[in-house]
Amino acid sequence: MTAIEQTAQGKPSRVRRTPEETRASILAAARTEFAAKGLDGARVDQIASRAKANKQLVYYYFGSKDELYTAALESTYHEIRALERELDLTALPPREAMVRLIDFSLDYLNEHREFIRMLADENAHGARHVRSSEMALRTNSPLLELIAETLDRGVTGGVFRRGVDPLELYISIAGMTFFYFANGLTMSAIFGRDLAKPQAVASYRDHIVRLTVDGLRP
Amino acid sequence: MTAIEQTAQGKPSRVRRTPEETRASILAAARTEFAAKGLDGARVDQIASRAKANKQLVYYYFGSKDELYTAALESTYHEIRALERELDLTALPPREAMVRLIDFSLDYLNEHREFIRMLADENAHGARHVRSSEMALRTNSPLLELIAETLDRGVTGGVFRRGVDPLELYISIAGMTFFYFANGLTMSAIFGRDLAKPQAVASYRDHIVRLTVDGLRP
Amino acid sequence: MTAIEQTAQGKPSRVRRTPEETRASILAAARTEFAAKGLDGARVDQIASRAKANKQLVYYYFGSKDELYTAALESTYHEIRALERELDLTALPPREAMVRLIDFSLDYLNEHREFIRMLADENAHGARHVRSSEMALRTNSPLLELIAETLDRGVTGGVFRRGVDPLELYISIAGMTFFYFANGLTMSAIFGRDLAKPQAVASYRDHIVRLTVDGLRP
Amino acid sequence: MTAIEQTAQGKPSRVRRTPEETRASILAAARTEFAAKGLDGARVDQIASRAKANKQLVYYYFGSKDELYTAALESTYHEIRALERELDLTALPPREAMVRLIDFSLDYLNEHREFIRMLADENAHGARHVRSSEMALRTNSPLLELIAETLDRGVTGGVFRRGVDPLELYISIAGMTFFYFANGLTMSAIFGRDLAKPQAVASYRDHIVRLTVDGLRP
DNA sequence: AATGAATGAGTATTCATTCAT
DNA sequence: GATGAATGAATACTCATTCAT
Repeated sequence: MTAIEQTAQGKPSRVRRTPEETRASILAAARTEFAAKGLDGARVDQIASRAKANKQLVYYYFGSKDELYTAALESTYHEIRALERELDLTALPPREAMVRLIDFSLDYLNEHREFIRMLADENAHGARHVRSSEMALRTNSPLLELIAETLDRGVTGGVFRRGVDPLELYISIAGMTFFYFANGLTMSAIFGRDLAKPQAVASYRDHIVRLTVDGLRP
Repeated sequence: MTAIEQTAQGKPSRVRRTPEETRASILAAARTEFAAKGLDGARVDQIASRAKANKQLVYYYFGSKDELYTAALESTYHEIRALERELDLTALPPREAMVRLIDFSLDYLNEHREFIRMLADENAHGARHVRSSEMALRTNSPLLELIAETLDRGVTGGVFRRGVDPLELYISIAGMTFFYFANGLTMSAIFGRDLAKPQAVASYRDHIVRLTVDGLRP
Repeated sequence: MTAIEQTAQGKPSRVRRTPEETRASILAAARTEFAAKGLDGARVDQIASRAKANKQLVYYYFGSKDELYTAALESTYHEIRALERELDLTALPPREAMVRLIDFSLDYLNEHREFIRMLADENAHGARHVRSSEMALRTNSPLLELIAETLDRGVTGGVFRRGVDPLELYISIAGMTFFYFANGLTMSAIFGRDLAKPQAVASYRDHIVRLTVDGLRP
Repeated sequence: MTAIEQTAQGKPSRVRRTPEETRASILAAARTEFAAKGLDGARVDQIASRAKANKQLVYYYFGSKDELYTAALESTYHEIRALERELDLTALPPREAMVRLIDFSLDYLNEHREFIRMLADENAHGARHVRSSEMALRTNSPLLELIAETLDRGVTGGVFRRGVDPLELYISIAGMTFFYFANGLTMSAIFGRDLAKPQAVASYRDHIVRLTVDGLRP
């Protein structure tokens, strides 16, 4: 336990935190807040109070709202990639591996809606923060490599055709999964069909898996 | 020409516009502004001055920033659907029709980046405005119907498999195209590959067309 | 009938009014609005729409919000005095006359709460409009004369003491009645007693009548 | 002295105040401003600058104009009641006590015209703020109790009649005093008699004292 | 390392009033 | 007489950021 109860008498018993804890708490609050309201909609005040810190600490640790946003974005990317790294496809044959990969892609977006909002928001701001973040630029996506490798194995094994660009495939898979959740609310409203319910997600999963593997062919 | 030049000497020659022109001008400015900066980032002042009107006229015609946003969104949807309605696939055999449809989907997003930003932003706000807009809910998407019809023809003709859900296919196609442009900046930065250049777009088009029709099969 | 139905086709059948009617309608709307919200709180827009006229007509007929307020105030005073003039005490003996007078004073404020708000509001603005209104200054209060005359008769008849100043008596009676309604809401809240209900008013009436006539004497 | 002079050279020598001082300064400015112009007429900007603070501090300390108004109202009531509590009538026989009480009532309104304006304005707004203020509702009026007690003593001593309701008497006395100052400007204008000058006030005082004690009886 | 207080520049919105027909 | 359109100046309120301790 790093937290030590203060024997404060005036204020309602406060918790003293280590600097790292404080920083982490602010960052976590920032991620939640930015994911929920975007860069423009988020309030520094709200982040501070959610982190049980004060506004000035936010500036002390992160310098500005923009830098905090960058940090939140980096932390999000970090987490995404950590998740991606857990995916092990080596034991599976190429087709199964590809299916697993698509499943995974859909699942983690489904379970981490914050990612979607952060990514969409960052893009809405012209990828300004990503571009200025060494970390985001340096770390490359494990998923992209998995796709490349799986494609290779499939081509060798004769189950996938030659010449598919891994990044393009990555983008199409990401697009199909990302868009489903990102624009799900709008589409649910417009098409009068609840796309958020588990069955709908499951059905869509089958659809994109099949589409990726076999296309529309009979 | 409904606009009449005034021979005013004091003020910098003003143009009298009809109410419709004024309203349209504000709406156009709003679309540009919202598309560029989102609901939160857009400034009513900026919209007014871009429309060569004053802030109060914005309120006179649209009531509030939110209502203006809804109007801009509706107008965007209206335009998208008008474009979609121009697409005529009846003369083409099913596979060619499907290719044409994907092409079209990619092309118009490429040429109308504002759509992407408006749609993404609306979704970031929980589809709040779409849900309160009768117009957006009433008008259904011509594209969805085209997909359904093309699928049917393909199944009948034996070139497409049975059981593909039109809405799910619509979402996957929209996802693949939308995501490419929506997150293009971020991906360009991260993967160090310029996805905005025409060749890249052309290559991606071929990729998704092929993926949709044949999947990864050899 | 001065109003003539228009055979308008576009707009929902409008009523054409004579200028006098229009003016009167605006004035009536202004009185209602000013009485409800005070000079600062009232909205020209609201007055116009309540009068089924447009804002510019208000300016056409009255020049400005302030002048309209003055007109509304004058009209209120006019009505008050017209009411006061209807009071005939000549047939009553002095004490009964005085009782009748107090009754009347309480009753008409009770039935014309708008008066209270207009008077209070005008005073809050330093009697600015009254002072600039010839009409308000010219017409003197019938009530004051009635009081003077009744006092005289009472003194002569030996039922009232000599030396009571009519204006001071007028002010004390007006004060007791005015204050009851003017600050009734606040006092009801603070003292936890509903002063608005008829019984409470009736009881208070008895109280002030008795107080005025006999004071606290046994 | 909690305030410390800064030796600033750029800005006009600023005074650092304790939070309490700042808050108190804003509240005092608000009372002055609201009393002078009412809730609608008062300007937050003006209050801030009068308090030598800035607008945002007003919001920092009080939340909104309305809450500031409530605070100003509470503070006014607080002051009124503190004044009322200083009145000690126990040593006086009932009639003298009652006279003293009326005197006092007239005097403090005469010396605290702001009270009148605040009370009138609050009532014009339907007692909205008083009703939401615990403080205003909780603290009961010392004056009312004094009246009740004095009445009792008078009845026991045979100088006052039985059955006079203390609250009704309170209202009539308050009405006679309040109205004199509240509507004094208007009445001075209309009746062409300066009611503000000391002699007029003194004369009116004698009048209401006598009226309350003896009524119009000879 | 932490905090309460303070601030300038904005931000949507309102309102009385005027213009042009 | 009557009207829709247009405008400038405010107005309450917000927010990221900094100061002083």
